[in-house]
This record gives sequence, C-alpha cells and structure tokens, in this order.
Amino acid sequence: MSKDSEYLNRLQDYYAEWKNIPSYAKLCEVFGIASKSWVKAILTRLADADFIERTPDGRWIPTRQFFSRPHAESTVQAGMPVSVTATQGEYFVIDEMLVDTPSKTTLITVKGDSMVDAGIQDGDVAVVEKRLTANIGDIVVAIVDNDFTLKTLDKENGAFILRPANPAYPVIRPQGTLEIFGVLIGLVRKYKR
Amino acid sequence: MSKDSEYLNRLQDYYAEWKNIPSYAKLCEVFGIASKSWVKAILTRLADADFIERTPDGRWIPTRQFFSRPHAESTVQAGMPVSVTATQGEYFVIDEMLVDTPSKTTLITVKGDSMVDAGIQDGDVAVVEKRLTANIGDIVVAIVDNDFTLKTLDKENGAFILRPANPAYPVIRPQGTLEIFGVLIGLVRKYKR
DNA sequence: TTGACAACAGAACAAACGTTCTTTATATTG
DNA sequence: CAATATAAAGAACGTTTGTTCTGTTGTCAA
Repeated sequence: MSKDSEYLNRLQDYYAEWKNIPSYAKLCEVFGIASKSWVKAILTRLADADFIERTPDGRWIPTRQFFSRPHAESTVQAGMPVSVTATQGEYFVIDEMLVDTPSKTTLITVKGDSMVDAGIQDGDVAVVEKRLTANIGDIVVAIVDNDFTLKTLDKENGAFILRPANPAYPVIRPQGTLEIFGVLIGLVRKYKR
Repeated sequence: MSKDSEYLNRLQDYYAEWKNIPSYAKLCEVFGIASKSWVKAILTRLADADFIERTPDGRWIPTRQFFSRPHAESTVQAGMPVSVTATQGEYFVIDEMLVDTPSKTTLITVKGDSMVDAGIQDGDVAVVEKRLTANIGDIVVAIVDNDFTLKTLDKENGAFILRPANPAYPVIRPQGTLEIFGVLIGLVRKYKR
C-alpha cells in the first residue's frame, strides 16, 4: 500500500513525459523492479484505487484522479507568517477546477498590461467561457470594432463601458457595437524555468 | 493527402474517447480499412505532418498539434488585445501546461496580499515544484522560522533575503534557517461566478 | 521455530504486435 | 491507351506482450 504511492508517482512522472502507459517490461524499469507479474499486480491495485483503468482492448489509461495534485489549503501565507499545519488530505484536478463546460471554454493568451492592477499580466492565459451576456463588474472578452479586448464591464450614464485596470489606459466607450465574446472565469500563469 | 485528414479525424475521435493510440489491428477498424501496413503508412505520414510521434519504445503518442482545433475566428489583433488559441481535449490541457513533474508538484492556496505587485492575489492557487534550491529572482515558498511564506528570493550583502511584492510589507531577513520548500512554477486563479 | 503473509523474481507460452515485402485495384495524367 | 501514382490488401515472420503459475526471500507475530 505505502509503496504503491511511490509507484504511482513514478508512473505519473513517466506519463507526464511520454503521455502513455508503457508495456510491463518498460514499467519494470520505471518502477525499478524485475518482475512483470509484480508490475501487473501493482497496476491492478492502482486500478482498484481508481487511478488507472483499461480500455476494452486491455490497454491501460489514466483516469481523472490520475491527474489530481495534492492541495495544501491555507498552508502558505503570503502576508504575515503564521504557524502552519502539515500538508495533506485534499487533491485537486486543475482543469476540473477551472473548466466547467469544455465546449464553451476557450483559452486566450493575454497581450499587454492594461489589466495589471487586476493581477492579469502580459502572457497570462485567460480561461474564458464563451457567452453573449455578462454582468456589471465581470471581466469580459469583448469585441470592440473588430478587436478582442479584455476589460472590466461597467455602465456609465446607461451605456456599457470597458474599464482597464491600469490608469495608463483609457476607458473604452464603444460607439456602435459592443459584442461580448465571453466572460473571464479563470487565469493561468506559467513562470519560465 | 486528402484522405489523411479523415483518418486524422477518426484518430482524434478515438483518442478523445480512449486517451491512447491503439494497435495497428485496432486502427484498421477505426480507419475502416483492412491492412496493417497501410495503417502504418498513414501513421507515418501523420508523423511527418507532426500530428503524432513515437516514444523511444516505438509507441505512438500525439503531439501538441494533434489537439489543436482550427479556430474560425482568425487572428484579430490591434491595440492592446489578445490572440486566440482554442484547444480541444476535455482534460489535462492546462495541467499539462503547468506540471512537468507530477510527483514534485503541489498546489498551495495563497493567503494575503504581500505579492500583489507580482500579480499574485489572495486566494490564488500557487503551483509549486518542491525542491531545496532556487535561484535569485525566483518566487519561492520558503520556510522561515517554521513558517511558510511566498516571496521573491534575493541576496543582500551575501545573505539570502525574501522580498515581498508590496511596499506595505517588510523585507524578510531570516536570521537562522532559511529553508526552501519549493519554487513557484505556475499560478491558477478562479473567478467566482 | 514455525507459520503466514507480503513483496517480489523467473520461466513458459500462446496470442498479439509491428515490420517488411509482394501484389492488386483504382485513378490520374500525358 | 499506356504509364504512373495512389490506396490499399495480404501474407510471412521474428519479436514483444500480457498472462499464469511456481519459486524465493524477508518480515513479523504467535
């Protein structure tokens, strides 16, 4: 049982690199053991624990749970340091956390720094749910005069306006069409190594 | 050439359902043909077109391009807006983008606003790769006097210091132990609906 | 000290797999 | 109409795969 989580880790790392679950022979290498039959026993237990499953052809494939990451709720404090409990327990799948409706969700890379004060930087990836309406205060991807732009939706004298979150940029007061492409529901940033 | 895109479609559909590329025999079914050698010829062409590739073990795996969808909205750009990159694939697109080594990656919810100027807000989820060393300039999760904290690592007079990204917070100059828990490699934010 | 169990190793084997080579049918093109 | 390319079928074959069954080793409790 305890060793199985180590085997799972190795399998996850292998999968992250190669995007498949290899043959038993290869898994002997990955796991650092010499017996194919034992590899099978391990995989069977991982399947019982619902980390992997088999296709009708008998090939092993990962389940959703395979991609879950340990989540240390409120362990880290970015403000004043505070005593902390150990990390354990909860697991999260990043995609499930951000995406509710895959067919309506699209990823858009943010260009420019017009939303820096909202914590949205150049190069961040916005998770956008495509829909035609939004509420005041939502951060929306709008199509203004045939251009996509990411701004906060607001209302001024009965007309919709788009507020940047950066004083260096002007408020956009669309004359003519203000078409909503979608609403910002998530944000992803990757730091380069 | 023209038929290959049909075969690619079928392969994409199969992959979406089973998350792997099956044997040549199975692909005969999927493609609706009867010849394994022709399957191989097709896959070889798809590999030349960079939709799939092979692991060192000879197994076929999809490339990034395999998941890319033709996006109808062509590149609209001007001013300060955005570029659109639509993606297919229900799960683990974002995960794959952020996580290189699953076994060393953990998620931590950020508390406080000491890093707001770095675009890190209260409630954001930090994607942290656990390791003991970091470079100057990295944003790290450090253990200072038994407390976790998220700060930028810097050096001052030969000693490591932790800089917040908010002038309202003081620079931390650890006397005694400065232990690195991990390095920030990604950030995820979810906007409430 | 013995017995039981968990954690592996190893061998044996049929079925499946990928590869290569040869052949055939259908279009295309000049 | 002939030459040629494309799209596939099919057979042959050595290798790999998953599976099952039988051993081996270490540990720990009775």
